[in-house]
Amino acid sequence: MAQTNRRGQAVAVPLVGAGKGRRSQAERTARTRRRIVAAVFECIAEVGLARTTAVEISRRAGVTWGAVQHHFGGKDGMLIAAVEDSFDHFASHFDDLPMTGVPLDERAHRFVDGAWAHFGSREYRSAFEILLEFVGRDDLSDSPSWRTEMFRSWDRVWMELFHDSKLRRNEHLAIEHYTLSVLAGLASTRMLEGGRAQPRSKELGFLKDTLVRELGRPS
Amino acid sequence: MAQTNRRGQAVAVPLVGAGKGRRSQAERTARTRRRIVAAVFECIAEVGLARTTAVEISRRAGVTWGAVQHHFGGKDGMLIAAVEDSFDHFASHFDDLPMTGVPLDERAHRFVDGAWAHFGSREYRSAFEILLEFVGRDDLSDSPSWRTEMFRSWDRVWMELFHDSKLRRNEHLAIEHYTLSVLAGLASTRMLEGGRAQPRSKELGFLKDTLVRELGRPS
DNA sequence: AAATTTACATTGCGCGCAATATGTAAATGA
DNA sequence: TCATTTACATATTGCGCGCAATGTAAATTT
Repeated sequence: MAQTNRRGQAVAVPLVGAGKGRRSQAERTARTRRRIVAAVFECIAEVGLARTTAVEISRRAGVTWGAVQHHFGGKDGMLIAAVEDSFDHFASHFDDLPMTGVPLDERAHRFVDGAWAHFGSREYRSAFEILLEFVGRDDLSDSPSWRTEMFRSWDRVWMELFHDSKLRRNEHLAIEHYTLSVLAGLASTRMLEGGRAQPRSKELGFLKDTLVRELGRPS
Repeated sequence: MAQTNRRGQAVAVPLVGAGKGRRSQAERTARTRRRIVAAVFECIAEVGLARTTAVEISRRAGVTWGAVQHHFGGKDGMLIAAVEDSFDHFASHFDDLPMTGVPLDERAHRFVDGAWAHFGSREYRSAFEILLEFVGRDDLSDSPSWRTEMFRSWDRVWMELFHDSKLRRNEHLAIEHYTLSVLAGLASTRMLEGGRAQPRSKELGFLKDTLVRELGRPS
């Protein structure tokens, strides 16, 4: 009845298609939760977190606010669920890519492209805005912090690809953090462009160059 | 009575110190406006834009909301003033640096360091959050867009330093945009770290390498 | 020195927001 | 099949927010 996500937490799972007839509780739950989370991503990407209000979510998800309360407890719970979902969204870009035996520069290329597919998405944009608002909150447990969790989810993929690096620990961490920061930066300038977003292929090229050079360094 | 800022707009100017006695109107105006804008930066950096409320600003600035209304018309006007002030804040890091006759790599180093002094600041953090909220607004004129203005203020400094580049126009623009995006990215990951922010010297080093290499390219 | 304008402080108001409480039909379990 | 739980919808409330209106003591102008 329940599967686990990438972090071992229980998540609801849809049992069958989206037919109109009789539905199981698990189906209904999974479907509505997905619709709500999708509405969060859509809404934040379009109008920002500040205007992501209860009625707006209800409209876009096609449910009432009562449904959100039932499944997530309230607005905060809903946003947290969206953040966690965005973590899975990132990892999903690397699920089907076999990376064993692939040369370093090719791995670097694939990582940057795959990661950009995430950082350029509504999912990351939403997670970023949500986490940014959460850091300024004094209520709310946040232990360990969500940004730690986010970095973990990045680091899992990263390590799977580049664990064979000869760099010293802190240098390895620096280039990793640099790479992720660059992607986050390209995403952040993109956010400010509103609708018409420019392509980023040249910039991603610069990043790939640095990545290949630094990872291939003999320390 | 009035000077102009870097963009040719009239701004109030303090006439004399912050003594307690008799004050001119221009003094009072300049002082209060500065206090309010400073409160905006402080508040957003500490608790985020969402919790940057009228009463919070009043508290931190030591004035009432009526003062804000008088000087900026309302909340939006206040935030816009803060954004414009942040543009000047960026340029101020390069005012006293003579760059004529300085070799390219040294100029690159100075630009990255000076720019990071801005991107890592509360001022940029605040401007970013404000602009991010403004892109999702349908009211509000925004012509030409504030992000265009922001890029202009960056570009002015950039061009002053690197106008002698041999790169083609679009390649030059790409490396410029990359540089600014990296700085914005380092800033954005820093925002999520809350209080305890890590140093970024290694990452800035990677950026400097790329910058020197690409600008020195014979096209 | 009188008139006017400026630079605020004070008060009150309306609105949108999220939470609470409650109702109900469908699904599940005994 | 009947009791119970689940998955929502609906109605109501309270609260914090920014704004508008007004008051007032300074500073400036005449």
